[in-house]
Amino acid sequence: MGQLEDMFIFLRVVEAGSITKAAEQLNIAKSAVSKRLASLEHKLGIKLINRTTRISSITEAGQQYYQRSKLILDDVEELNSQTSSSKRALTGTLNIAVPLSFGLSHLAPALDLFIQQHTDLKLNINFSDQKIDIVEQGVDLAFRIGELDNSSLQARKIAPIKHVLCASPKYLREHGEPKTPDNLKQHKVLKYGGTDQGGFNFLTKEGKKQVVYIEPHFIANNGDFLKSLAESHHGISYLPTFIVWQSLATKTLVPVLTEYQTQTMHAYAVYPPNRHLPLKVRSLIDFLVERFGDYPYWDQS
Amino acid sequence: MGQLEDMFIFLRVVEAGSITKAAEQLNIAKSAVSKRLASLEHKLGIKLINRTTRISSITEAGQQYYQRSKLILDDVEELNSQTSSSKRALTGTLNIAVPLSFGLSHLAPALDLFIQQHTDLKLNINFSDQKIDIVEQGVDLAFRIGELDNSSLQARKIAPIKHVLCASPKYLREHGEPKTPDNLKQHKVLKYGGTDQGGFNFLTKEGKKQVVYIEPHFIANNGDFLKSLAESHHGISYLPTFIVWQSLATKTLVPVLTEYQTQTMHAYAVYPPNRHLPLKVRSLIDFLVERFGDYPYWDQS
DNA sequence: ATAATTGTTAACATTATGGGAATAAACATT
DNA sequence: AATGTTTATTCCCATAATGTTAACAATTAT
Repeated sequence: MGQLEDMFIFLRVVEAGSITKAAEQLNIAKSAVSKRLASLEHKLGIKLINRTTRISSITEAGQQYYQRSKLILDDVEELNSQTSSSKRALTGTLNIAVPLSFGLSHLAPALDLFIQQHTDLKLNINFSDQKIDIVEQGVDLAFRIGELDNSSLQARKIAPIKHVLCASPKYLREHGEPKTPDNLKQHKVLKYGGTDQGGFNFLTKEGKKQVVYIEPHFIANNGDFLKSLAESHHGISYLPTFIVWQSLATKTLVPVLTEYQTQTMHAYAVYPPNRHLPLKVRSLIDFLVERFGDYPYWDQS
Repeated sequence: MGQLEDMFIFLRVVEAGSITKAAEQLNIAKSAVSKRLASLEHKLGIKLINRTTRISSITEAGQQYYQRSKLILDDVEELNSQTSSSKRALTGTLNIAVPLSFGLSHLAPALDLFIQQHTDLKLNINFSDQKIDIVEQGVDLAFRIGELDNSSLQARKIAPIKHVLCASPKYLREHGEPKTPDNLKQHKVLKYGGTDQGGFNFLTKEGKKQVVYIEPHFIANNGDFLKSLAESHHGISYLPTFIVWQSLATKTLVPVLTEYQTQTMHAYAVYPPNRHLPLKVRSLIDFLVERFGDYPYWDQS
């Protein structure tokens, strides 16, 4: 088989860190990967990866080969795209990693539409809230909400993420509605997040920043669960609008402290730092930016 | 099969000008080339070459694809070389075109040595005095003697080519020895070349240029034949030293007008203008430059 | 009109490739 | 030290991909 394919497999092995993982990601038997790698090394007459049965370390020559074949594969990818892009459908497989909540509620319907428009495109979706290594996993595109860690990844904003404090009308009737951020201390607060201890950041009407530290009654790392708790009158929840927008629309939950703005975060599409962004990846990002925009449907009145 | 191989075949088709010729050069059946080309076009979803049964014309998209895949193949070639060059033998096939006389007498022994040093290297030698289109023929390296036409090819001098006027001792005894260039008009002159009508260029001892126009008695486009004629006492022959050096050494022929220098030409290795000169090509050129040098063995005393 | 050249297609043979299981090797755990 | 686990390699086999040959269609030269 072709040089290019060998190079591609070698790339996956290097990035995945082992032949077995690479084989899984490529959906082929590990014996095949082993054989191809061996054959590539034989053709080149040089060992690219030192592998004991346990650990694999890349050779110096392998490093060189890795760097340069990456560029070449990138060039080929771009050439193929540009040659056939004009009136041609997207092909191949798009490997994406999406967070559970946002993914299921908002990305999934969008992806549904997208693959209807590109019937030749295969999707491989990994739903997970774990921050995976998108290079190691060979993922073309992942989504992150909140601030990005300063990795080497490239990213593009696809939607603003606003948060609101909200509670069920019944809860507010029984416990009263807070009028200032400080009032929250007298309430049961349901907060998203696991480890981060930070307080709540508010902007007053005058634009002054105010931080309130509150001991939450409930903490969970699943927004939908917190929403359910709030809907069951358990307290005031601080949640992104993309989760509670329907509850707000149906008045199942009502916002509180609306005079005070909370900081806006963003949803990002992140992708590996290739010289050229593959067409299929760019298309999907464009599609999502178009669909969500600066005023996503879940934030519209 | 691989993208790269498809691209390579496409390249050959474009440069050779037809599927049939490309197939011949690639040593595969033309049906295979046809199928691969069709498959490549199918994968890209665009026609690269418009082909009727008789003529083939490249598409605009094909042009783009040609240019860029050329660069990519070049990169791959270079990557392969650099990755494995260090202590690795040359591999693959070297397609070279060599002129008959110089090729047989001086390149052939050199090539013999060269392939002894690189046993993995296959040679494909085309002996011919026709000026072939080395791009169209897919030749890696060709040799030219004399001045180069200003084509887009790259070239490197591999040896100086000096010419001498010489004749057999018997002829000179019977007809006298010329003392000045003008004296040549009283002699039978055997001249190389077919169409070119130019006279003989001399440099006098004082460095003045002198051109003498002489009607040759014999013209042939084969130096060895002219040498035989001179050895058979037919006249004064104007021949390159690489042809007559042994005859001069054995005094079968003796030079005349040695006071007057004739212009020095060069033997060139010419190759297609790739961004990176393939290692095997460069190796051979280096080898020949080393072997011949500025004072080739045929010019040494 | 006939011959010759070129590209395509079909049938067949060969090769190459991937999958699965067994094997071997290295490390972790006890 | 012994066992178990993980990883890569090797073997065999089935299958897919690829090339070859030959026939055919289409076009141009003689």
